[in-house]
Amino acid sequence: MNEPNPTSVLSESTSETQPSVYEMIREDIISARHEPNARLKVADLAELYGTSTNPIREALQQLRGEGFVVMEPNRGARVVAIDEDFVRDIIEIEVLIEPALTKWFVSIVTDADIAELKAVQADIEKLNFADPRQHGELDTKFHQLIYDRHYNRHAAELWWKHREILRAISRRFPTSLSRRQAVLREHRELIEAISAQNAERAAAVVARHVEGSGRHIIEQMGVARRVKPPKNSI
Amino acid sequence: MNEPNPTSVLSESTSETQPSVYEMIREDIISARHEPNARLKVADLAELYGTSTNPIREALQQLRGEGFVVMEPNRGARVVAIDEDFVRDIIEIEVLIEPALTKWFVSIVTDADIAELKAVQADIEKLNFADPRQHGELDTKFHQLIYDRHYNRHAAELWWKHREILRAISRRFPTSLSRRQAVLREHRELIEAISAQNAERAAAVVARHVEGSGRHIIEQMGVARRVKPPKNSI
DNA sequence: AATAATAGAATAATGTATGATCTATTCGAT
DNA sequence: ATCGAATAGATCATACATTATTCTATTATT
Repeated sequence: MNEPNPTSVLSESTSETQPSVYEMIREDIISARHEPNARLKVADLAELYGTSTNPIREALQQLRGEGFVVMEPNRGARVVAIDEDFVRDIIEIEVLIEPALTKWFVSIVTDADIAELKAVQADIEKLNFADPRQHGELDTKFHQLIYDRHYNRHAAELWWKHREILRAISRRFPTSLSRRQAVLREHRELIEAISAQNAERAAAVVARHVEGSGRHIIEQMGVARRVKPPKNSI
Repeated sequence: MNEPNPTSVLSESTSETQPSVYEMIREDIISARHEPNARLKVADLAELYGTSTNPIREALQQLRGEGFVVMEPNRGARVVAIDEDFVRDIIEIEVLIEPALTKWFVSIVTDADIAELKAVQADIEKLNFADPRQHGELDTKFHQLIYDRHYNRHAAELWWKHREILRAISRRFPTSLSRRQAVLREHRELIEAISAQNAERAAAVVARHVEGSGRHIIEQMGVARRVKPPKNSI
């Protein structure tokens, strides 16, 4: 019961054992401790994480399979370059998937679920973006309530993977005031649509929510890029 | 120019170098030479592919990241169990993604593209399902013409990954006569809609096409399961 | 002299080999 | 049926060989 389940990316939080090398590297990529485009040298990582090179290489291969690192033959691994195109791509996929997941949620939602959604939303509003990191966690929790129980594990895991990437990026940028307002408003609209059993409207709200989030991230990336030129050029 | 590009799954066919261990294991999983649910013991595979255990383990980790194998801590790797739920899950995702990809294709399609589509379709009709393997290749080529140039590489690669899995499964089952007719009809409808620049209709046809394909596979799986009971039970 | 070509060293990826340790499962004895 | 030893196999550490890439210094050419 206390075993980690490295196959499923979703159920990490319940683990009690110390994180595996894979989890640590992954976390360090997501939180940008390994910067985008940075080379990941096996020897360095082995020393950094206090293991031999063997587990490092395996972790990197797994991360490559998941799309977090890219590898070139005989030239090793790099953290995937997360640029505007990258974000646009996964947002476009999410705009398709999340509304579909939401529709199904509407069809099975209970009073308890809605109460929980409202509780998380209350936390979000109380926090009011004071701590970006904590906001990110609450926001993730909010949407996870909707997606996590879906029968389509593939879709749910895809969402989760994309979510973590986006969360990692967002953490590096400020959230504009207008975007903050939109987030709160859309969450409220979503709860309302779900309560009203209006699947179509809920789906539409989610689509707008995801799209807005993506647009905001891409805009922030553009701003940042214009301010400081890239230091990780090829 | 003649380097393989193991990061991108799409561009394998151009490679001249001998396939990597990863590619071989992957191919053997997809073509069911490694049966679903089969244990993948590192030592056995090392002998089978004529390498040491190290590359094997790395290949397995990558395949795990891509979802082709599942791993349990201290219990090694298994070929992912491809059951009806699995197929349903990825079909549901494809029903969302493929119409979206198709819509964009309609917006950029040229006469040459349509001619190529018609040529492949002619080959398909001429073959008339005589050789399942060859039909699978032609059918893949047909859809690849539509998806492969899409700017959203994430979505295209997701399609390709799903495609290969489905192709591998299909190869194991016969295609019913009614399904054959539907495939030909839907392809023709699709070409027509694309020629007419009718993105919505093209998208609708594709959605129907994918859904029908999924339903057919799932039905065939059910038939097969009822005939011979599973020999790889846990 | 300036530039291009080349050789060689340094760096690092990739592959092999082997032993140690840990875990899960099997099998036998109680 | 339960316990404990035996076994299989995964996991990890280590060392080393091989190969590809990158950088530098030397040589060659114009």
